[in-house]
Amino acid sequence: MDRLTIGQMSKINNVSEQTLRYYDKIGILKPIEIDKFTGYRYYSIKQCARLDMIQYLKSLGMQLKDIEVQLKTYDTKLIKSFLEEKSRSIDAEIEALKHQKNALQRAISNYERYESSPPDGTITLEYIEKRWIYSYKMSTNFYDFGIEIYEEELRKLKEDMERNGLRQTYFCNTGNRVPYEQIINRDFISSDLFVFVDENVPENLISTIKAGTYLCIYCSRFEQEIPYANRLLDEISDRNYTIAGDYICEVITDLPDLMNGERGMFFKLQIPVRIT
Amino acid sequence: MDRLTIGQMSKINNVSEQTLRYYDKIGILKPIEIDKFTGYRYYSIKQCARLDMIQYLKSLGMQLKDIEVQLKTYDTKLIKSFLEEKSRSIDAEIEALKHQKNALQRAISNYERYESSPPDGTITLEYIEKRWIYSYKMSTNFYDFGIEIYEEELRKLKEDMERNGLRQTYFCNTGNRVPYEQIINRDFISSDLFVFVDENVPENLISTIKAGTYLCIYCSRFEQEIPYANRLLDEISDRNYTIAGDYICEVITDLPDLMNGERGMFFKLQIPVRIT
DNA sequence: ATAAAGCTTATAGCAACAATAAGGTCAAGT
DNA sequence: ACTTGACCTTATTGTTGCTATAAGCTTTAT
Repeated sequence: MDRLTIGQMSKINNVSEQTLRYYDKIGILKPIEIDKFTGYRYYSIKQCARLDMIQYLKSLGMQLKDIEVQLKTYDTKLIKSFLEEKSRSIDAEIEALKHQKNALQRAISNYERYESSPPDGTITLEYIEKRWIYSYKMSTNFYDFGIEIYEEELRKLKEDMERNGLRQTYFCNTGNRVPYEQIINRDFISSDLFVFVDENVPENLISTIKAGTYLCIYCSRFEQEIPYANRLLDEISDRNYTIAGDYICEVITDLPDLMNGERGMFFKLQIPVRIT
Repeated sequence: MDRLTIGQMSKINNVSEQTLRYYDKIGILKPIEIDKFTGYRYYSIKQCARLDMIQYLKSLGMQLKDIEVQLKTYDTKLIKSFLEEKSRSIDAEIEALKHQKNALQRAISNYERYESSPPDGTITLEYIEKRWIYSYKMSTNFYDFGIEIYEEELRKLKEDMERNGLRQTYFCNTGNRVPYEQIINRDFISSDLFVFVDENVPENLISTIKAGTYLCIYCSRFEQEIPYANRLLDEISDRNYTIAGDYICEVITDLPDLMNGERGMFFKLQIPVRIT
């Protein structure tokens, strides 16, 4: 029982034979004997100690090649610093995962919001809570041009976000604004492009949009934004409301919404109003 | 500006050219045009939308081939279930990382304990807190045999642990016991082999070792356990102490401690005593 | 005309194995 | 002695999402 075949060794240690062959190949655990004629590997039961150590260090997150170095040098200083470093990097990983989880939740709720949105053309009066945005000043007024310019400006926003370390995951919920001074004259001049964010973003990077009552219209095509926005303004006059702030065009994207390779968009156009 | 080269496309989207070529190759984002003669790829700026979606889904943890399916089918049911599943798996990952962090901390403290242990042969009187162990009844008394049998029993313990879902990471701090009834007669018959665990292990799997005052001796070689244990028993008589419970042989492993390919062991032999 | 920048394909590498194929060896039973 | 089935061997490919390199062609600017 002192000479174990690879199959026996694999069974008593709960590793696959492939793994043992792999360990042999990379030199991290070589059998005590290899039959010259048959090539059969034979292990000693004492080698389980080394395998234990490999598995132990592996379970602590060490890579095989680092384990090899470790088992060669027995440099305990090295391993301790590795462990401490690893402990820190795990904290970072946990943080990252929490962010990802957050992003997933936002994606799901965004999706549900899309699903439960009223049909194209619906006008609603809604109270909307305070929102946070990360905003980028536009260099060109895309209303004067087409979707290409809009895409270009989006690129710039995205790049800007990346520079400031903001996650891609916010990019599914964008919007743009036309300031109060312009919208009251039906002058469509977009001042900035933004993404809606949450409280995980550093305060100095974000600004807010005040809570309030908004008259909204839902719109499912890019080209129809302006006609729909005009309907919204007409409705405001008809109802004798007054405009109370900037016009907002919010994009609510269905997750994989691409039609003919283009961005498929669903908009919620919003104007804050005062009801007298 | 409607036809972008791969370099331009890569710059405005902050991805490498290689990545774009790779996406082309796997069919997830194909350029609108490829020059038949030069093979140059040309993209439309509208394709940024698709790239955004790829990056967005990727950032949510989706794999490229799943993204491809998604972008082909637009099956929103599928994506929602994916997101929910993913959200759960992230919880599991976070849990696993927390365990790993815990294991690292234990590894570090175990290492420090090893480093600060007194030299071989030292006898100490120590108060030791309550401890938790996961124990495995031995089928053979390894004291009658050698290290091979000990290794075999260790394999069984390990397998048993694995069956019960216990982490490898506890395996660096093992021990065995000789019951009170035997040790008072200097009968070395080991009843069980165990690993020291912490409070993260389900209660039904573990047992405890009572807190108490122990006379201990430190020992650095496997073959010397019994002579050293006898010295400990002699010392107990000399000091007029009485034995108050089971004899414990605890293994304190230095992390990468393997000498000549064998397990290098450092023992702390312990007998609980009553001082009259 | 020439150089620099930009593009192409093709190949290898990463990490830690798992899966497969095609074939040789061992132990037990008849 | 022979067969069967379990067990072993090497070699190759695949996994994931790219990055890096080499060798060579194209475009753009001077």
